[in-house]
Amino acid sequence: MELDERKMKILQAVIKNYLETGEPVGSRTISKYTDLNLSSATIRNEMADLEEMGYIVQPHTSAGRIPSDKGYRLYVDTMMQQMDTAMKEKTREVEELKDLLLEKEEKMDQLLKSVAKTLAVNTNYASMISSPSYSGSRLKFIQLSRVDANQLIAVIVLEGNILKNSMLSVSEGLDDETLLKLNVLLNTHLNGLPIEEINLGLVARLKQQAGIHSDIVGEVIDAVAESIKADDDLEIYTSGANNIFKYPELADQQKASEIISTFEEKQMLTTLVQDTLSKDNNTGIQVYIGDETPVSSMKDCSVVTATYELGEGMKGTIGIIGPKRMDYEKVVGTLQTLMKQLDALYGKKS
Amino acid sequence: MELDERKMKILQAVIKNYLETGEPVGSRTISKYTDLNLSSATIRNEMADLEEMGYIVQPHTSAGRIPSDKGYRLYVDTMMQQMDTAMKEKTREVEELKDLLLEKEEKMDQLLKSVAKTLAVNTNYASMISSPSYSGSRLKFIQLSRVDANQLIAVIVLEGNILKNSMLSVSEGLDDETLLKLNVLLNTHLNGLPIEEINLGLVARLKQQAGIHSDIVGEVIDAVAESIKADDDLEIYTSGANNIFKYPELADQQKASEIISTFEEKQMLTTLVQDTLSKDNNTGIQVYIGDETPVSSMKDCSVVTATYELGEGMKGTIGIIGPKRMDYEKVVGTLQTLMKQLDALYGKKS
DNA sequence: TGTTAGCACTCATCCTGATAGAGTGCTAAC
DNA sequence: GTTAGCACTCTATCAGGATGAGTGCTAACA
Repeated sequence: MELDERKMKILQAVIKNYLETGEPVGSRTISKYTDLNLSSATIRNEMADLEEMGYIVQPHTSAGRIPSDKGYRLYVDTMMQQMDTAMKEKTREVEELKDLLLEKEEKMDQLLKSVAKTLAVNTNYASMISSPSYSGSRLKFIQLSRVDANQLIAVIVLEGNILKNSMLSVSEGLDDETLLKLNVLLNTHLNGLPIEEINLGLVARLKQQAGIHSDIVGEVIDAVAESIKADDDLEIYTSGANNIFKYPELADQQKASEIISTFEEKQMLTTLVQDTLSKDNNTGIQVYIGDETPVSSMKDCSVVTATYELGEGMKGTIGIIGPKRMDYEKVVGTLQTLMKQLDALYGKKS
Repeated sequence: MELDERKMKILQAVIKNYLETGEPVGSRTISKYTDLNLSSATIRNEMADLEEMGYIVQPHTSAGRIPSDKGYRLYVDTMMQQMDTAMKEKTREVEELKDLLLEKEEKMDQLLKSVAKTLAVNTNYASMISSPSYSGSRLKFIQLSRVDANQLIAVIVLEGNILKNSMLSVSEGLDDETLLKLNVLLNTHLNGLPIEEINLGLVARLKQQAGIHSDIVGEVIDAVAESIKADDDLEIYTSGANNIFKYPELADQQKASEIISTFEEKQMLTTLVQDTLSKDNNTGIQVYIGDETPVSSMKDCSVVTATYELGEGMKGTIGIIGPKRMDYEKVVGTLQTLMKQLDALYGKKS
């Protein structure tokens, strides 16, 4: 069967109406849309076809139709195309985001939290945002200091002034001279290197150069390398989880409980981040509808994610989670604007 | 009217039964309790009295009784007394907590997260835990290093190896010598001091001693003092928020939504932490029933909090949030055991 | 051949009234 | 002081009926 223009128009009308009301939409409702002057009977025939093609479904025999995942997918795809070509400038609604970002808050986590919150409040959906991953970022500065007889701290600064530090326990004391030597060694060899290039081979070479005290020094170098690599500190901030209660189709105990605990655990959300980063398409925006999402507990939701980039290689993910009947247009628009502003502020080279 | 022993027994029976079932309990149910051989009619009379005294209430005319907040309060108070005297050794149930703690995980936040989670899973209630506040903790080590021409980082180590660091932007470059001098100055004057003693007077004295470069040096000292004081990093970890769905009286949308968002925001929970710390009684355990809680969104819940102490002055708060009909005995017992184990591990002086 | 009007049919929702059952309060008897 | 008994109240539950939204099908129409 052919999906001709008229069927397309009817499908659009069904979806649009359903997005607004959340109720199954019937043939009479559609026939009252002015721009296609057709009786409800004709619409009914077309709708039967659309159902056969899998774009809409009937919750029960005598109810109207609601869009299926396939229907949403078609709708979103065409919408994204239109937005691509006409690249809307819907900046107004997210003005406050701009203000927020302009403050350039010193604390990254504060900033991310407020972005998440603003998004949640603005859209009335749940939101999440991951801290940027440092992969690709370069080492800028490293310093070991002694705290105790047997304890050192390593302070590591990455490009973009990301601070990491960690406590190292060493089995044997180090004298000042060795410590100084180690600092020089580490800085001369590691500075400017992207962190993923700090691998076993390099560490081995370093150890060799360190000379005499190779056992204790090796221990320290290992620990430093370890703490540089440790990327388990992918923080995820969430906000507005309780917004899901605004949508009856998600608000029943079973579903709400699942979604809430996914939000609280955060563990599961990392798969979403990873998936988004791996699939980075040209627009940077990704829409998951229902079962398409990699997080199974969100199979009744739609998720819109975007990749942001601060400086070079520091990528993170923003996500909006809502019901399948979310206002895709607004959400995608909001995210696009946000991306643009982040880029403007943190100067992405492009 | 007198609250004699029989009334007391009946009240206990009502509460115990209600804790188990969550349903209003009637006179016949109580009369079947073996140890007081009374007919339902007698119980009814007594229950009428108890209602008049405010310990129990009737949801509607022909329903059984449920405990009022006042009733719960009496119950909890007598329970706490008994536990105090007989100090139960219910260690078994929390064995895994012990294992968990014994690993002495290097990362504080990881530890706190897993404690919260274990508590939530064990009790089937929601749990929260605050990171210890450093007030009273002493400064152990401080170091300034130059990263850029105009940027320094300050690494601050507190007793208990708490690390803090912050980026300082200075308007004017500092030469190595000045930096070294500053480091020496800061360490000699600040080490060993409890952080709340680092006040304006002390800072002024430091600045004076710093001599010539007093403007730029003063700037640095101010920034360092600021970042030491900054105690806005009271982290709160939560777990098991979705457990509230297990209790019908909390699971309706209105209430669930409120509680969930309180958990997500975390802001509100700090009042709970503060209140607990301020009211520290001798047992260290605090029970808030219904309206007694300082967090208004939890007026339909009960909250049990405990203060833990790692080393000296590093106090934090653990909280269990559940329905009013929570199993107080188990919760209090679990918290007590946990406290004991934390004390044993982190050697509280007492 | 595509479109429309009409009609019978289905199904969820809402309201109603009846019933059962849990539990109480009161009274009178023990 | 305790208990048995009874009338009463109130909720929860269920069935039945009405309602209305919406469909699919058929026959007529352009």
